[in-house]
Amino acid sequence: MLIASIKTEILTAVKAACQSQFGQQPEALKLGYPPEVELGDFTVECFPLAKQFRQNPAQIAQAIASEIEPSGSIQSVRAVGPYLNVKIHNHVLFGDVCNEIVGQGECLGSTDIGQGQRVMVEYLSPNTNKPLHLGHIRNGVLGMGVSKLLEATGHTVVKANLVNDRGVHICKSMLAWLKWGDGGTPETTGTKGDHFVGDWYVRYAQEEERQPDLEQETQAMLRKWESDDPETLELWKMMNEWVYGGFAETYQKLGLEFDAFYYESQTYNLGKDLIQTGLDKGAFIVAEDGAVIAKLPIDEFGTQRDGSQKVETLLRGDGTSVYVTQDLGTAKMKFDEHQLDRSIYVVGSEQNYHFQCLFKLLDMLGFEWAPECYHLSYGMVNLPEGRMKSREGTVIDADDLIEEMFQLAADEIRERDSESELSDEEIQKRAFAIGMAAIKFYLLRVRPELTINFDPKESISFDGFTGPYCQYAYARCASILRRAETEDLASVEPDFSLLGNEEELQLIRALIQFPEVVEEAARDLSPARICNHLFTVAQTVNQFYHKHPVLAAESPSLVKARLALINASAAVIKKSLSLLGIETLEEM
RNA sequence: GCGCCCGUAGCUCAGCUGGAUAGAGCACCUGACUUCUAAUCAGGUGGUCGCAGGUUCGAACCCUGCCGGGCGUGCCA
Repeated sequence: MLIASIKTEILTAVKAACQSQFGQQPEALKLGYPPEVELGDFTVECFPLAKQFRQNPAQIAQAIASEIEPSGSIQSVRAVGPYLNVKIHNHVLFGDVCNEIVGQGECLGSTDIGQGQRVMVEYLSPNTNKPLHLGHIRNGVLGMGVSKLLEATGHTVVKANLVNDRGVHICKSMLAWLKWGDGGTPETTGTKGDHFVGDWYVRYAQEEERQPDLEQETQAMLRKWESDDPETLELWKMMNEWVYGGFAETYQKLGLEFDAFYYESQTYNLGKDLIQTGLDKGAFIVAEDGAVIAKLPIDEFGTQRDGSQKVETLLRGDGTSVYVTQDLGTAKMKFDEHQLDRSIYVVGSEQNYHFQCLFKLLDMLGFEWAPECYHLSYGMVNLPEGRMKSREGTVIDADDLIEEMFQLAADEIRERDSESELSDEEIQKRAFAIGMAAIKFYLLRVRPELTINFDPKESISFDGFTGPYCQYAYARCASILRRAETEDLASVEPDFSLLGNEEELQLIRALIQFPEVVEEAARDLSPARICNHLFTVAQTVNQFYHKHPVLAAESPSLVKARLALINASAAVIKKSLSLLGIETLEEM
């Protein structure tokens, strides 16, 4: 009996009882869980029925409960006030459920609700003049997380990275390198490529303070770039390659994957023809200075300071494109190239307004897929002293942070390895997995829209509501399962009727809820939901094995039953971690 | 001014989209390693769910209005 079938069985029984007691089918039934596990394994609320059957909910519950005879999976149905609490037979509740969970393997928690849906998740989208920072890590793990959630629910996901590889800021590092770089390269200086280029960007900023006319040289270089000057293009390509090399390393460490790369140098001219279409349709208008603009509806965008209608510029007076121009074109290209059903943009909340405009403009252009574009907005990552500011050097560099987490984890491991039994290689492997788990979980555990106040102490913590805590719970399960293999239990059949204490009930309940949690997380594009549920499972399994011996249980058939529970718990923890992009360790 | 987001324990957050007595973690006390790894577990302290109305049998959750904070607000990305 599958989890889904148990639910259906309960609902079917309730419906049949309503039919015979009240002569009609219930309009709406909601299956939930009682607040205390002792009350039952599932519950059906009778409030909605009260309206339909014109009786008080407690009486309805009574009537239905008396109508349902235990059968199949259902052991008992009891009315408690307005609730119908259902108990499921142990061999189904524990036996069948654990079997199902363990048997599903990689597919655990997967559904097909998104079958046939193609969705693009664009995330990270860095500039090529600076290395990645903490904000990019939040973006990256979030983008990767929602991609995995969508995949788990049957969607076909195209993970895209729109690289901002052109513009003044890129020219600045190019110019600085040309002037003062002395032919150095990442290789000759032993510097990671993105940092190498970023250093020249910083150097530019310093020099510019002393000689403000550098700005003109930058503009001249940008013009050369735009007119396809071969030397400038060559320099540009070379420096961008250095950056990509550096980025690739960081992506790899963070486990970020992409199926498609878009480059703004190739997309920045897209969209101009769409502007013409908009003009032809009368959706856009030409302003006095020749710029193409769109008027934004007041009910959605509010007004300007003076109370007049808001306006968005789509094309400058000189015919050059702006940010939205490019994005309009790219949006269309994405749908055309990949036959998308949905297009998700993982971009920080400071761009909320931009995407509100972009989507409205797509709608004004008449694209039927415009409503399928979605800005997955996430809050900023602030430091204890406020916003990260590159000018003040308070930006937390991604590679530095990764290295720091790795070192901290390694220290912890060595401290616990008092006998020095672990090889250096093993320590490194574990330290990396644990360090990454800490930072990823820390950034994913709150809802995307919330601003994170980056607390260095808390972010490196390995206790409590953290990634390492969850990894540890898994490692403990794995340890018990390993030991079980050395015992002679092969011929013993588990007796699930022996289970049923509070910790066991709480654990199985959490496991049963896993598929719904995945579905909700995917629906809300919120890996935080996975974090919360995962932590509950980890906490519950910790409580369980602390209080109840598994291998030393009273009888072999109880040992087998508890092992099944541990096995299923480990599977759920592993899958949850994997949905968050976090590795599991068999030993910690 | 206008738009969007946020406001729940000292701090950081959950709260299954309206249901059973508001839950965790951190911090602070007190206990538990001869027993499947103490990155663990048990117990304690701690809340007018920003404020005021409204809808409902029932509101932290929905509506309205305030207050406080954040991000934005036509030719940057």
